[in-house]
Amino acid sequence: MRKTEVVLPLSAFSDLERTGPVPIHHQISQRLEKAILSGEIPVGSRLENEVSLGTRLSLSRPTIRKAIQTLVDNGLLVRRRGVGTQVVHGQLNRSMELTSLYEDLVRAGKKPRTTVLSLEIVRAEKPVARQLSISTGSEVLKIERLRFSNNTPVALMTNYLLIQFRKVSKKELQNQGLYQWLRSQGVSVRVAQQKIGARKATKQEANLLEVDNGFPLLTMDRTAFDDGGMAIEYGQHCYRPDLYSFETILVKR
Amino acid sequence: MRKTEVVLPLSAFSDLERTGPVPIHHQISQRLEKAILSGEIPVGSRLENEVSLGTRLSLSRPTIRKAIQTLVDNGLLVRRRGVGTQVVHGQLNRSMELTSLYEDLVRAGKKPRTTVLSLEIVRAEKPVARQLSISTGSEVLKIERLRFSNNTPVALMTNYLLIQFRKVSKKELQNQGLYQWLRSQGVSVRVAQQKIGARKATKQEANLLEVDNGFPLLTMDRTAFDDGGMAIEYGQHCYRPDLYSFETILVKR
DNA sequence: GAGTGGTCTAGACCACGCA
DNA sequence: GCGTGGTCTAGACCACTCC
Repeated sequence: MRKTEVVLPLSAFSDLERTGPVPIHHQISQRLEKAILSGEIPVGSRLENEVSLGTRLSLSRPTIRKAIQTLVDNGLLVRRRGVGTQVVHGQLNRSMELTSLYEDLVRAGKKPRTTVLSLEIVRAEKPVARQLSISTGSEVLKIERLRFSNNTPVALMTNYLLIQFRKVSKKELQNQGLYQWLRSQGVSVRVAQQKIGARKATKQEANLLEVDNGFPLLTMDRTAFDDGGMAIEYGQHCYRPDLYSFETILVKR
Repeated sequence: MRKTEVVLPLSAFSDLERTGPVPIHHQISQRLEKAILSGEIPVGSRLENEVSLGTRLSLSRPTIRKAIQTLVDNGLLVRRRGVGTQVVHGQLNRSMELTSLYEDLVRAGKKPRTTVLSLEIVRAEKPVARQLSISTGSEVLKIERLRFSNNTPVALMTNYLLIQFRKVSKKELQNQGLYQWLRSQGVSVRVAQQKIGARKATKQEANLLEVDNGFPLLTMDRTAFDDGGMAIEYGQHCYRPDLYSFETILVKR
């Protein structure tokens, strides 16, 4: 039995801006995503083929292709040569992307709150120095924060920043995520390397996170690089596994 | 100070097959990746621009672009408009991709060994049924395996497969990864959804993994979907965090 | 054989960063 | 102003799947 093909009405694309600053392929993929998430193109159904959609919208095939490819990369669609494009998921989960916990919580409708435990300039120990590609003993900014979601502690975060960012204040760190602040300083993080593991909570960690001593913690270490490939920040985070986990959609290339 | 531009000699691309089954963009990106991993194009240096490389190789710009884009997606390169393309990493880490632990271990030069603890047909409990999109109480194949790396237990894996895969044997599961076997059956997993967390080991888990009772475990639950978007397999895995962790490179789109 | 996505060409104009 | 990547066009041929 052949899967049903769903052809979106042209009205779904009525307000495309062909000369604006937003790329057309992005506008297309947004509209397709909306139609998938809303169920207008149900899970399991086939999408109109590239050429036909391009003709209907008076757009070239590569433009349509790029729009569809974005959704394939996000795990919503699967394409098969000779068969067509099908919807495989009706909902998205983006939490493994390059975002911060703060933004994750806001998106999930939670009320994040941050307490800055300490903010000081220290000399980098060997592991920190290696992650940031600086000499051992160089000055770095060390930040310790405790993050709450709806007044329950979720994560304990230790971050090391290059000394050039020493001007950050406790207040700024309490009202936004670290990456948000970096962006406001004109630094855009494009690539990061991260490692997810688990270990027992130390006594101090257990106290701060309000769990028993020896409770298992989910850990994430991350080194962030800026546009120029320079290491900007190294963070060691621990999360309460009963309150937080990492979810992702994996797509085979 | 302007970053150094490294222009690869044409000899690096001498053996391109323009008519073979391997896409040209893939051949190009492989050769660029090799040059980066070997240090021929060092971290921090700039890559030759797209147009120039295309002219030198007598290839169109979109082809070159696609080759470079692959490496950007893998976190090796960063592109900036008006500036150029730079190398940000000299080594790759792919372990968060859609591969199995078995293949990970083989790639890392370890000697994986698998013991099949049980292989039986059971009726799906509610959570399993929901993950596989089948009715509660339907028959599914339940597999419990213990995986060793160099004779040390690393992971305890429980997997549920659709009943149509009941013909798998213990022997087959001992000599290859589950995904490898599925592929040999003509099933290609294209999309998966996974969740990484942590919890305490139960007494039984602790015994099998040779750790203390209550030891923290790293957990990963994964649902895999085939080409057609059908749920094929649901797995609940736990790993010894002292022996295994998940490493990834994240790239901002 | 018909229809689909995968690849490739040979151009074009634009936005942006830098000198 | 110049060089870079970002986008877009209008075609073409091929490989694969299904009927």
